[in-house]
Amino acid sequence: MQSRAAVTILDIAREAKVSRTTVSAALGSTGRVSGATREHVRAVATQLGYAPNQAARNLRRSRTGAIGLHLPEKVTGLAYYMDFTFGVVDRASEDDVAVVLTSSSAHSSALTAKITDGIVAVDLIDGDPIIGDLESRNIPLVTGEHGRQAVGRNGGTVWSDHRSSMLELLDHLYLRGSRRPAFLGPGRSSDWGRSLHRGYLEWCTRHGVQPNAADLAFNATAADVREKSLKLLRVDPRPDAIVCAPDGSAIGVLTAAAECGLTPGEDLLVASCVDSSVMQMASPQITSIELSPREMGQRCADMLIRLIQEPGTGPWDEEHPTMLNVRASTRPI
Amino acid sequence: MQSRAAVTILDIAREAKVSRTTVSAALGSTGRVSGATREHVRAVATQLGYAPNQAARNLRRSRTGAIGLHLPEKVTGLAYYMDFTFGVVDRASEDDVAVVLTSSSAHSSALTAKITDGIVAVDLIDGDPIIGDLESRNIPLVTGEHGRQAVGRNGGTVWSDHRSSMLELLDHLYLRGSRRPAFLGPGRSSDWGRSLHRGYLEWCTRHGVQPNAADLAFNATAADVREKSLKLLRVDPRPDAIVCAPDGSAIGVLTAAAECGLTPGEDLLVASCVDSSVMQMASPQITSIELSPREMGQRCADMLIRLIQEPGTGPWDEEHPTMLNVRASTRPI
DNA sequence: TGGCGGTGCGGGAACGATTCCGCAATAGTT
DNA sequence: AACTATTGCGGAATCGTTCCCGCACCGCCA
Repeated sequence: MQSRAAVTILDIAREAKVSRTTVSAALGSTGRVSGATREHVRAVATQLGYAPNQAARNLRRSRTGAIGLHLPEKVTGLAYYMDFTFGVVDRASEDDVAVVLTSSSAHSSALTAKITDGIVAVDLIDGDPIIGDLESRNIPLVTGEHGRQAVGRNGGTVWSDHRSSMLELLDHLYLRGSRRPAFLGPGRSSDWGRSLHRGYLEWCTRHGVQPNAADLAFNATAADVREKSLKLLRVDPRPDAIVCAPDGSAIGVLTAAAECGLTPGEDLLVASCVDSSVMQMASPQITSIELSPREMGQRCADMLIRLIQEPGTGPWDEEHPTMLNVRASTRPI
Repeated sequence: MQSRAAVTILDIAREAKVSRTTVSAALGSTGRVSGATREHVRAVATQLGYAPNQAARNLRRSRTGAIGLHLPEKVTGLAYYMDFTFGVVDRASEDDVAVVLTSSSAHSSALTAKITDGIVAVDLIDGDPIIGDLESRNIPLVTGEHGRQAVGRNGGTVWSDHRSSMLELLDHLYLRGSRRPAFLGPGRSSDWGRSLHRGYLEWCTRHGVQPNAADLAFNATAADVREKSLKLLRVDPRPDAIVCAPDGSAIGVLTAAAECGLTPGEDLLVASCVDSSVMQMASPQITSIELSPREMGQRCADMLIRLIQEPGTGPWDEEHPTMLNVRASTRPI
């Protein structure tokens, strides 16, 4: 309405001929107000175009009205985290809470911890310094995927069973004829990486095959992907399938396969542990595990917000399902 | 330090044996304090581990301490925006301002406009409702790339000369033997898309070739990419190069080319208007225009923060350079 | 009818930082 | 030496909201 002066609770009070207290009670859910006054006040409020001053509200409630989102370092360009981020924003904006991103700098993390009511951390890398900071300040923490140490009563975890997903994927490859699958993993410094790796080793043991695995750092370059892929492909006996985990690395694997004279989808099955639109654009389209990151982000934010509203009720724990999207790269028939 | 009670300016005042006023002046840059007291107060502050209460500060200053970041709808998964976002966070955290993301919902946009001191909007789509809201409230707005209507005295723009980049890219293709380049564009509802399209048409006119272009929406699926690519490739005379704009679509073009029996990098040159790590993983590696999104985000945030500090000094205008990364997909020699 | 519990609402004090204003002490001017 | 300008600092109000108290009023039961 008015471009300059914002309308405050006092304006409503005057207009509705009640006190500030009553307005506050009528708009909120606390305090005792009659149904009639509540309705009246609310009508006046919407008519005047009232929007609460968040700074004042936060000051009074001794809250910040924001949650932090902590992503792994060097994550730039990974579609998974982008989607996850938007999921967090989806849920947070429902409760009018802002989402603050932390950059990788220590300064930023420290700042974030100070100006937020809680933090969502996804794919927490072992030994991330943010943890100690939060523990000592007793700030609510929700992790997407398990962290190395358990969260406390002010925390929670939303996680997927990547070990089982991996087993399911390898079973699928087996049905499609693969007997010696190789694994290009994301390292073992995150729970995700460890779970996948565990699943892979478990499957190999169960089927009595020699594991053929290599690790790629989160911030691997295209050259790294090529090098590690070739390394896996040159093992004797040569693998008949490659499962790759880092987001987008499947494309690099296709390239490496071509370099070795292999035809992906025919004499080499290829699958990715992270689905994304690029996987459908590749040739052949690549079988992938759908992690539904956006929903994951929503659930993490949801848990955190509940945790902020009722502190100390944790630790909470929720499992988030995954799904296998089968495509041409593993459908050689 | 103390996990419960935060240390306030009053604690410092007591400890340093001065008044709140002096503490505030000593920590800030306003007011008159002697060098000695300033140093003393600052020492006490850091010793006590003081962190200003943002809510209180914002309330008093009638600011929110946050800037909004408005991304195009359905942007999920595009590496460009992820990098851009982190650039904004980089710069914003230098000044302790939080970055609030808007989801695509109208509610979220409205909220963001209310709780932020200004907004960075990148690749503004024509007719985005956010604009009117900002105009009427006189909120600072910085656009990454030009919007349809000019920004006012409370706004600014950071932009790249995509028309020239396109001309340079096409000239490069020409040198590599291409005479009939086709263009897979991002539509003409953004300034980026319009500029690229203009550059393409201009080059075609200049070289007397018939344009062969198609558009892909921002949220195009893999199937859309395939369909449009095939459409371009089936034009007679067949194109000898494809320039594609939407992030990641180059991969789909490679696939479509293979379907037509063409070998990318040999009988079909391929180039992308947006570089990303996937472009280096593809086979062949794809020549791309480097837009340096992270730096772009930093510059946008920088401009916005300056604009918030000194309102009404706009409109400002900065050009951000681009660079051509030549790779195997256009190096057939 | 007097006392008592419950309901509806208003007064006022916070929350923590900033800033206008004023007062004392010192420096500078004639 | 008297008078003004400047410097250094403190008091108090203020931003908009929430929440603890307390007051008036109504109905109920003894």
